[in-house]
Amino acid sequence: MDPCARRANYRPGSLRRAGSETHCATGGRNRPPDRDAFPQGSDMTRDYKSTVFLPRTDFPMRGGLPAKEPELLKRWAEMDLFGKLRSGAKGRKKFVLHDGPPYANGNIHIGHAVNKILKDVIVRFRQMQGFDADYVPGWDCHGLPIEWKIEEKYRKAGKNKDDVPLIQFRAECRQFAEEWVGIQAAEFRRLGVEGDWKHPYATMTFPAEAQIVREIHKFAVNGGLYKGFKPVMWSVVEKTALADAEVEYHDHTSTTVFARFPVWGSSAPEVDEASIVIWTTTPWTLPGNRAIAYGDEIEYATFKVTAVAEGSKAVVGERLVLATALAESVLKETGITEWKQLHRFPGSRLAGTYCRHPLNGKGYDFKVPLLAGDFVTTDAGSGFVHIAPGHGEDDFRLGQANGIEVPQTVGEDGRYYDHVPLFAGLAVYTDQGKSGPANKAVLTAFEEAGSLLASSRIKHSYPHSWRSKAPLIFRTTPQWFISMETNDLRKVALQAISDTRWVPSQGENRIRSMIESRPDWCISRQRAWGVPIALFVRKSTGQILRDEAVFARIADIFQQEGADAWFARDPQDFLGNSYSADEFEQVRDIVDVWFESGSSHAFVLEQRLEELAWPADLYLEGSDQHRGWFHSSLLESCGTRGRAPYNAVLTHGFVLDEQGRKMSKSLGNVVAPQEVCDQYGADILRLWIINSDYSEDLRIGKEIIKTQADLYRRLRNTLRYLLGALADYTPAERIDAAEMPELERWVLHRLSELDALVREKVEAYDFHALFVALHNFCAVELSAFYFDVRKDSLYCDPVDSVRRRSVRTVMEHLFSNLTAWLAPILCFTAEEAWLARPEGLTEGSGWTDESVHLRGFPEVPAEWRNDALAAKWEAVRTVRRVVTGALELERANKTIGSSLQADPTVFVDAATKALLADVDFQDVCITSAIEVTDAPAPEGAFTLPDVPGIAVAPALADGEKCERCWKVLEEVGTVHDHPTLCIRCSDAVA
RNA sequence: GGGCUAGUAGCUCAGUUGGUUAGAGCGCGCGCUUGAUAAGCGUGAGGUCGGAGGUUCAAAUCCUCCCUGGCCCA
Repeated sequence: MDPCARRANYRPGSLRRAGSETHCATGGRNRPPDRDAFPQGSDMTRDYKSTVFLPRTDFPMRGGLPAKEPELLKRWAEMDLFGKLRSGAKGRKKFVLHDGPPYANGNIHIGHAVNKILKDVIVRFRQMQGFDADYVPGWDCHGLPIEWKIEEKYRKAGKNKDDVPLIQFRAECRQFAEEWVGIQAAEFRRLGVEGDWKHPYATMTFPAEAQIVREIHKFAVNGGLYKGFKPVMWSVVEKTALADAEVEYHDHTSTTVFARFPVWGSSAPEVDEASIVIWTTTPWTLPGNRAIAYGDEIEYATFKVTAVAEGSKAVVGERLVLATALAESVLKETGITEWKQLHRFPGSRLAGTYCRHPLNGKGYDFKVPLLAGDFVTTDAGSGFVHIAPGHGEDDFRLGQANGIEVPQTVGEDGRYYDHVPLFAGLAVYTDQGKSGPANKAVLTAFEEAGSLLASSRIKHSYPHSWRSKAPLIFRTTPQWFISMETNDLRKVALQAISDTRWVPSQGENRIRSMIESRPDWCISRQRAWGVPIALFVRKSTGQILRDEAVFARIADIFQQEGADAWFARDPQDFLGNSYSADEFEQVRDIVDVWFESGSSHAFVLEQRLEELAWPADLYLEGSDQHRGWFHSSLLESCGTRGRAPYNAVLTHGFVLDEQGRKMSKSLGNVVAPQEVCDQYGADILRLWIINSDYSEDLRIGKEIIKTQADLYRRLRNTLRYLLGALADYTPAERIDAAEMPELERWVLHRLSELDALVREKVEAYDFHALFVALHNFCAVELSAFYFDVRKDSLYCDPVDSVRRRSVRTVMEHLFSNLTAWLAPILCFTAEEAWLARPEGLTEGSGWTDESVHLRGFPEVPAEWRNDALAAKWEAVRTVRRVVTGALELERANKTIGSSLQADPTVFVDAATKALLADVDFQDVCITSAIEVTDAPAPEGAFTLPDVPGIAVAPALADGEKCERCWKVLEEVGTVHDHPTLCIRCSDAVA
């Protein structure tokens, strides 16, 4: 039939976009779409609005999260949610995420929030997935920063740390840490992080301290622990080593020296009878010289001195070796006025060359080899670096690499040891931090030996103590190490890396390259606040006392009294009756805090096997922890247990500002989690993390937070609409999936697909993809399509109609699944929605619990999946797109306002017509009527470029507007009792 | 300087082994609705895929160099 035949009100103007007018153009009556056709609340008619089933709910549109969240936290505390989670999950398969301990000082920052929220989301997902996912938060309590804080307090009071008894000092550190543990715990909980807050772990508890010592003892027993040497920054004034962070750089005037080291033997004839010229700003290190470094790539030359200025210490005729880039300035500085360049050669020619120490014959009777050093530059000096393995980082490493002994020349008081020839007892720096006589004495000795070429002074940046402001020196000190080779620790650790799942996978490379190349682990610190390396060393032999009974006694006492006992008790208490304390040195160093936290698997997981498990399923920290906690835990566990303490490691990036810059006070771009919570709510913060790609660095700032708040509103409104639609819902309304309309079954199909996706993405820890899928589902498929289409049924169908009951049943499923899927992420909002549900909702489903968090993911029946139906509705929605596109033109023309005013004709092929045959397509398109035909489309009908073969010709619907459902239908007016209603609505209000 | 890593619309992110006109959601503009209303629907405009070379019939994708960031080292 001619589709235009019934189009009395067809309007040609509406086809302008499609081109020329059609043969329908002149047809029929032309009623303008005026407001009169849609009377607004006319007092002539009965008010039917009260008979429409509009959404009703107490769940507010706006969350008011900053106020609401604390209420929910209180509720969870009062109902002992965590206790119920645990008891409910008893006997299930465990999932253990072992917490990496934050340091207990200062308020939490945004990075802590990312870390803890991510952990919380994972634990909650695993719990709802059916695991027993316990989570024990922990704290790192010992260490330098806390010591500083306490020292600072003393300094303000005009006191010195050393004036305070050690035990008292430690007690104050303990109290300080305790305070911050409490504050941080409150801050973490405010973020919604659920866990065993009543029984957290801390590295400073007595049992932890005892176990840490047991772990140290394991390395002592298996031989991995040894005493070695290491260069450290040393303050003569405080008689202590300083950590890098305690070092300040200030200008300092040093004595500089150019000195000759005569070549003693070489395979390079270029340096025959020549002297290597070194330059140093620390002449006092020359007695400790054992080598000279050159640069392989640097060009050197031998110069013959032919004339010198008056007073120069250079000698006419002598030969000097210098880097060519520096030669001119060195020759000038040393008063050489004329010279001749003899040979040029690369540094690599010098391999195998060795010199005589300038003080040879005076107690310094050894060869000084020339070694290639990649740290040598031609920025200053002579191009040769004098190497004193006891007095520099580079020097030490180069010495180690070449098997050169580390001479001990300077003691902790800054004076040369008695065994140092010529200079014994002379001070480098005095205990007041002033320069001592050492430099001058060395200078003089070198001059007398004919080695001194020139001397001067230089003002340069030099390390000083942050405390006394005195200049520092490098000196090697005895330290305790764990060998990477003993017991094949390196090999075992590398194997453990291979056996671990790294998320993202690049993390594996990162940690592997570190383990491959790292030196032995120095675990000793000359500090006060920590666990002592509780060992006795036999004075006569220097050997560690390895006695299980002594070790057990130490650990037992620590278990009861804490590690303080090591400093408080008589050493004999630990040694017992078998040994005399006089014969042993008690080691008073404390252990590296990384060793402590690296042992947390032992004092947390292993000690609490009832609730937890060893190894952990997952460790999760920032990617910097490849060198930190992941690293130390790996080494500790591999050294004592032969494998990693984790099966998987997940890392996240760092938080940057909106421009991708680091956050800093000076830039003023710091975002505090507390502020976000107070302004927007923790759920917004949680959503931000989940919506970022946390495997990379994440960004935050005003605009980004606002975006998250917008995304949140969509989800919240979706839940709100569901709740409103489900008002007064009872299980008696439920309809079996099989009896539902196709559209409802399509929604169930989508739920089954999402269910599979959620499970897959949780497994991959890919929450961003999961969230995007959920959000798009809510926005695109539910709000913009399903809800919009089914509004009519929901509002206007008779309550007992199968269709309306089907809609409400599907909405119940939607609510049940969405609240469960969102609960791990939006833990507050999901709970709020769950508590706002109508009584009876999800009754009989097994989820009538008092908290959404006590639920699991609902089982999605396999029958819900229907790929054929999904394909069909994909096609239906494509046709719908063309229809809504056509209606939009009508709207632009002011032909229609509401789509219910339209009655378009859709021109499709036969296959599509068949597809749509059993679809109530006017409902799907939200029009009052629609015509689908396989007749050829009239020229100028509306089409979409990406949807070939489908065209739409618009028209207005005939009839009157039903006062209740607002559809325009010809039947309106035919029901006697309700002259302004359509037949359906008449039935509904009857 | 070394190791790892990133740069795609205003924002957050997709983009399989190179293959049509680079996508999504949000935001923004415009329109509609006024029965999800400090909501909802529709629609439109936004991109030199960090830059420059190169390989190829074809590059966001592969190669080289450079720029700008991040983490860890030196």
